[in-house]
Amino acid sequence: MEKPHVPKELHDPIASRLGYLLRRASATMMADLGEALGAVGLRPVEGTILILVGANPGCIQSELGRALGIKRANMVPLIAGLTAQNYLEKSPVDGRSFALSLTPRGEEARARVDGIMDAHEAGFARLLADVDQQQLRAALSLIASGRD
Amino acid sequence: MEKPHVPKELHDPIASRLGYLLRRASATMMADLGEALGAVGLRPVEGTILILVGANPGCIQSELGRALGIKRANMVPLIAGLTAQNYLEKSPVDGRSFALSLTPRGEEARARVDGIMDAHEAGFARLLADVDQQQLRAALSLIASGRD
DNA sequence: CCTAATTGATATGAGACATAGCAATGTTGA
DNA sequence: TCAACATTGCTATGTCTCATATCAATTAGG
Repeated sequence: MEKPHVPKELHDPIASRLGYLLRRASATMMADLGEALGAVGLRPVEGTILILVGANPGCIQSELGRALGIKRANMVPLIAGLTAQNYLEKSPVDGRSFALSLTPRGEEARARVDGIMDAHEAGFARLLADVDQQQLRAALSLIASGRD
Repeated sequence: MEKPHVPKELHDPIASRLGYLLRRASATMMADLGEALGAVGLRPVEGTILILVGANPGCIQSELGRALGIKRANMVPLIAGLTAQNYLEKSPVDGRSFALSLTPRGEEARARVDGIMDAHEAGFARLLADVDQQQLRAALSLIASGRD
């Protein structure tokens, strides 16, 4: 008797792994946010930077990088891009660093990004009606700070 | 009076965003796991594949991809690599697909990966002593399944 | 039987990361 | 003061994950 190979649902012993669940959940949310931010023509990182500069006018590139866990080298093209598109302004504070601030266009974009992120979060919050979100956020913060 | 630019701790209005927390938490755990798996010379995806094949001998490449959310095109080099290193065996079941199984070397590696992942998870579980892990996992599953 | 779907594969590009090194500048402590 | 040292922005480069488009062979279904 031949065994035709029927499409199988695999037994998945890693679906219960915390790291794996985090990875998948993060990917889903990031994809959703990325799609939503398409309306402003910005990627999640870029939106995040606008929000952070908006809340910290005069901050410098390396401070942003530290706050976001992005290496100096990788901040360069991000800030350059946002500046070239007239979202950000740089003014020298040092011989080596620049105070960053939002241009009017940048502030407008920041506001839209903030609204989009609110709606994005609300959509997922609806899914998590039965979950203690305060505890969830606390747990994620703990994990993010690492076990050292 | 001059304002010297002192290293600042930025006010961070996005540190409370669920998506952002997920992203950071996931990055931290993945980095930790990646480091731990360095001892076997495997990356997290590869370890995951070994575990999944171990639990589902005879499964095929595209089933693995579906279970892990990895596109067919991206499975190709992964499976090819693990096969080339003699972790996996392919035997034809079809004119087009192959049943995958662990070689003895693959089974040995799978066991080590499993142990490493246990220790890895235990390390973070210690951090989350005050957290309802069952609820945490449920929440992450919900998020991963998306809001559609 | 013929159309549609599936499988593995190739090629290719985007994006998030990492490291190493460099020149200019700032900070320090002996 | 001034010689180490650290920081900043930057370039170059490489890896890894993920995406799309396309293909040929094979299989499944109406």
